[in-house]
Amino acid sequence: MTTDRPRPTSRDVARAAGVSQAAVSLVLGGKWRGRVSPGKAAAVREAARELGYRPNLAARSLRLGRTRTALLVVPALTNEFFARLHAGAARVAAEHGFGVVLYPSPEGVGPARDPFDSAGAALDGVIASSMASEALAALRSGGELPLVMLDSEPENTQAAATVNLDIADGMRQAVGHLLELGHRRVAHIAAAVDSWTFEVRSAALTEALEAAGCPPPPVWTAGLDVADGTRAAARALAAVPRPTALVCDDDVLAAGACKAVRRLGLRVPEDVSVTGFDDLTLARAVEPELTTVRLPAEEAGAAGMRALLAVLDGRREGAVPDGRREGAVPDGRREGAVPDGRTREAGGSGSPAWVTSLPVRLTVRGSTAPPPGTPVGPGGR
Amino acid sequence: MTTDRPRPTSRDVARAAGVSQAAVSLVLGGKWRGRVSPGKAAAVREAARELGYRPNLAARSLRLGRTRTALLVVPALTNEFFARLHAGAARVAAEHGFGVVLYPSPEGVGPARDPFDSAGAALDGVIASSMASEALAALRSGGELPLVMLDSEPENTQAAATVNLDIADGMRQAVGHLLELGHRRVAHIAAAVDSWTFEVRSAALTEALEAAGCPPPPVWTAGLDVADGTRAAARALAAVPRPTALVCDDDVLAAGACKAVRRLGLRVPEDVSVTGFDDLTLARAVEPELTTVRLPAEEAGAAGMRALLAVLDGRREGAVPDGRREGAVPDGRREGAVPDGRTREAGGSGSPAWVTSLPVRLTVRGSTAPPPGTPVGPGGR
DNA sequence: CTGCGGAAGTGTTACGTATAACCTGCTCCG
DNA sequence: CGGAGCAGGTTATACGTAACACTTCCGCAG
Repeated sequence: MTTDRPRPTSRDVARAAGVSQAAVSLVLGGKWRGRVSPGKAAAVREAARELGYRPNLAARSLRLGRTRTALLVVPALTNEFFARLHAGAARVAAEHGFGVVLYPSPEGVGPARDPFDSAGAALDGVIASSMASEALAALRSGGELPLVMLDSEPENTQAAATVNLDIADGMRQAVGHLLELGHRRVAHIAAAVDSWTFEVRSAALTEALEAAGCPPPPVWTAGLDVADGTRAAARALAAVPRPTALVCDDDVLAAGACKAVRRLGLRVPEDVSVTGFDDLTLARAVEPELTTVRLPAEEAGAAGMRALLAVLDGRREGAVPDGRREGAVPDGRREGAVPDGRTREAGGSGSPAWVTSLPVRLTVRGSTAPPPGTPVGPGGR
Repeated sequence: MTTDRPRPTSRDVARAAGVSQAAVSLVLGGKWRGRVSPGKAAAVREAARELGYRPNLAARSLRLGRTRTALLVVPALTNEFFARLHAGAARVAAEHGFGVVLYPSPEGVGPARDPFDSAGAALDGVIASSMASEALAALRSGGELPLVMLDSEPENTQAAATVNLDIADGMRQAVGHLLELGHRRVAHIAAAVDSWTFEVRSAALTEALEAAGCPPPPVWTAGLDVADGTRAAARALAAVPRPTALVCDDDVLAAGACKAVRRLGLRVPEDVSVTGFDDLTLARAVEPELTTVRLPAEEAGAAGMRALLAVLDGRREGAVPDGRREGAVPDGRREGAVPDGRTREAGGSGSPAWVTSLPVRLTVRGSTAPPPGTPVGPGGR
């Protein structure tokens, strides 16, 4: 207990350095080029270090009107996908001196509390991920904040920017892989969650199968746990004729599905192939390892944060979203906002200014193989 | 773009309700019992709702000198254990109107940045979890904030409170279980991370085995990935005589170890038993499901946050940590700070005021069985 | 000699809130 | 009848910072 004295303020630093508080602010703010002599500037920095001065961020935020803090709305960090999303967003945020505060998952205490209250901090903007429908309703009420949507329905929102994962393409890749192996009877183990990202999986799966002349897949809904996947897959495998492949909405369900297969005395992948989504740690922990669609969660989080920062920059410059103020963003951040994705400016009225789509890739591992009875021919590798 | 007008302030609300700004603050702050008439109070609330008023939290923080924000330092949220920890802390925080901001993992950008800067928000206190040694050094420099340590070495810290998981007991339970099954040759797949929580595992394992007259376990270190666990286990299983049980520092390593067992043509648990730690989702996703020590991560996070809130309350009351100001905490929060754990007040000088130890429990699943060659007798169940 | 512009600072203000301090009637009691 | 006390307000202030507006000094061009 070191006397527990109050934290030094910029005025204390000024007194110690023999200058005014304004000078301290200028020096520490880095904009003293022709305003403070190098000697006094050094004295200020020395005094600040000596006293262990830290600017009061609340006061700064109040003065500046911005807080360098963003709210990230995710359903549950215990899902590794969202943890990765957060990691990417937090990394980019830290690079720009921003903080990230999380919206407590809606399953938390009582009915969805006001995100802005529960954040406990003043906010500059919001990044909202999928599966947050009722939270979004609350968000709209405080619509003065710039909003970036992640992996959400591109329409029906006044988001300033949208970053999507190309889930549909991922599903097409998974189905293509299964078709190539010779599968024709495919069942869908679907997450029973009202979320755009899962709707896309269903639609893309049905479409891809129909395009190949296969029957539409039976859909078996499940929660989000391993056991849910096992239950749904058990029902799916009871069908006659039995499906030869189970396409699961995420890796957790896929792992559960594998257990159901074995519980029937069947083998993965020799008797039944299984695919997942996300490429979680879990995908390489189970045996056989899961064939899964790798979603670039960190990149998505990073891209979302970059988009938010760009919007914030644009706001500060007073530019309309479309207006290209040459040189307004010094280091070309705007162009580099989403390095790997295809970014297009939407022309539709009321649409988000930027829609970015990040590519996904199927990762083939041991949980898929040709269906039983397939002759090992030259094309069978 | 709804004209993008500036957010209404309490003065705007006052004007709309025909009262002074002070009255608005009193009403909305809930302390208007004998200060404002019910009629005007209602008018204030109505006006606030009408205008969509939200208090400026930066201004409030500046005025009050506290921010209702805590910093949680964890190594990586992508580890489900820490995600659960965060969930518990965030839940309790939200219940008390607090926010939680995370310290970006040290593996992030460059050398450990100043946590307080990167937090981007003014802070009331810090909760630091295990594995944050170098971050702690930075934390010390700003030692004016109350610090709660989670699952960390109880000595050697000026923490205001400490919440520990009884890891040693968990390890004793695991070893006891294996000994009961008849195992004598046990190897340790250890996480090569410099962290107190892993040191405890090693020490407790050795001690428990020696107490039973078993040889000290060979230790094989690994990183934190599935593949690391597989590699380390492969080396462990190459020993002669081969160990009959692998005790792993966490579930991810355990899952990897299971793969190594099977890669040698052996079976889990018939030929080799495997145990883990944490009881992650992964523990029930692999087959056989993992026997593991369940760590109450959410409870730990919640207890840590409660401890911090109690410390903060104590500070505000001006009480010394030991002084029991009767009734200082109205709703008995102090007593209920850690409902399930054993809390003791340390008497040692310089020790944290409160040390709480949360119980852990072994969960027996399919990955453990008697060692090969065990006769199925009456005691063998 | 005068005017001017830049360097080097300082004084002052505003951000929005919570609350201490003050003010004004009114009632009630000695 | 003279306060005391209280309900029901208002005014004023401080929190710590950033930045605008202003002053002073000085070198130098006209």
